[in-house]
Amino acid sequence: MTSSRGPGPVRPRDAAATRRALLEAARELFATDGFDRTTVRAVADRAGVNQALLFRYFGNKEGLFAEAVRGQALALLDAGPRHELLERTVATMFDPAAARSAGPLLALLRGASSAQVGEEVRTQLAEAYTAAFADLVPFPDRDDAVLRAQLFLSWLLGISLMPTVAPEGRRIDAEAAKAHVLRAARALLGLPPSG
Amino acid sequence: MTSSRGPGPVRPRDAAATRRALLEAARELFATDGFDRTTVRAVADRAGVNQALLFRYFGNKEGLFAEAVRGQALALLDAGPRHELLERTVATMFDPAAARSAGPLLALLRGASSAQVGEEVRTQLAEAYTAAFADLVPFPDRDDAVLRAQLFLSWLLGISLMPTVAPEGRRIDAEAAKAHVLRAARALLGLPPSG
DNA sequence: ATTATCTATAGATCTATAGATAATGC
DNA sequence: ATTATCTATAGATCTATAGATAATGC
Repeated sequence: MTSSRGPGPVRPRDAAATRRALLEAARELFATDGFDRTTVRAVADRAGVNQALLFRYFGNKEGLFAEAVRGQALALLDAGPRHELLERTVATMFDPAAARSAGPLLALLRGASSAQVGEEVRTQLAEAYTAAFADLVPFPDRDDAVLRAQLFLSWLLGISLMPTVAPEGRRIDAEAAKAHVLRAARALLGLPPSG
Repeated sequence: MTSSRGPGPVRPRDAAATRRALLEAARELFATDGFDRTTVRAVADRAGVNQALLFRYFGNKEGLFAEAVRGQALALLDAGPRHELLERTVATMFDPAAARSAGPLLALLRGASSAQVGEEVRTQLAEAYTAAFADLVPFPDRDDAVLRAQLFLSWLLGISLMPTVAPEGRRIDAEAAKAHVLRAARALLGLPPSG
């Protein structure tokens, strides 16, 4: 039995730490459960604080989502050289250990998967990632490059929901999956087969 | 002003017709909005009947989902020769006119995108589609073929959610998108580039 | 005194149920 | 009499707010 504090308010940590804890908990839950199925109470519980604080610091649930995603969502883009962006992205999608860096992207995709949640942030991030992948396409037609990039993003979204499609029993071979996705993605984006 | 019937029950159509209307409305709404954001009231309204009937005929919301999807969900598999399944599927994903036949598949994917909804139906259908696509892979390793098929299914799921990822303004060139997806999917499944 | 936290609860949905009502079938 | 439908409402969540409480800072 750990030190169970009695009822009534306590004030152990500062506001900044609580904010960070809420944002991290939000990223994790939004990424795995999506926006709709993530309750503010679940986020607060995971962060170890009362649910009312969430509204004090972020206004409402969408505000929390926006801020949770905005912070680290672009991290993946500049986590290494751009010409390795494709490999980096695919790797993080299948590597549970890298879930921390991919978290925001997953949260974006999962969270936004339900309708018009976080319109502003979503549009902003989707365009940033779309542009980054479109830049990899070695053909001059920009509209076509953007289309290819959007199709790839849609695949990332689908992969993030893969537990839905994959039967429970079968465990996914991450290495084989990465290789398959990478190969097909290169075909999609018009890149040559090899690295 | 059309003939607005007053309050109190009427009994114009038979139970079978009402069931069909509810199922069709459910397929449409589940496919576009997903399971969580589709309310039973919205389904009943679209079907033109009272919301209580939905529970009378299907027990609960999950029962409605299961039955709505089960009916036509496998239609796509046998809508033509199996060696054209890939083209057929990709075509229906982008053709709004063919949304009726793709509806159940979309409903499955969209609806099930949220956690453990309709476990039984979802597993059943996901396995049927996975097996069908795995059969297209021309290599002997069955586990690998299933993995490729699952990855393709995950892409279909992502494509069904594409409005989330694609900026509003840009209209999607369906023909170009179909060509890109088809080409990449063939690479994914290990099929030769041409038809 | 300030402020980070908690308590308590309002208000809005949404699923689901119990039971009443009116049309058809005999 | 049967049955397809509607009315009314219970019960469960879930978001959000108002205001009380206790710890820190001066």
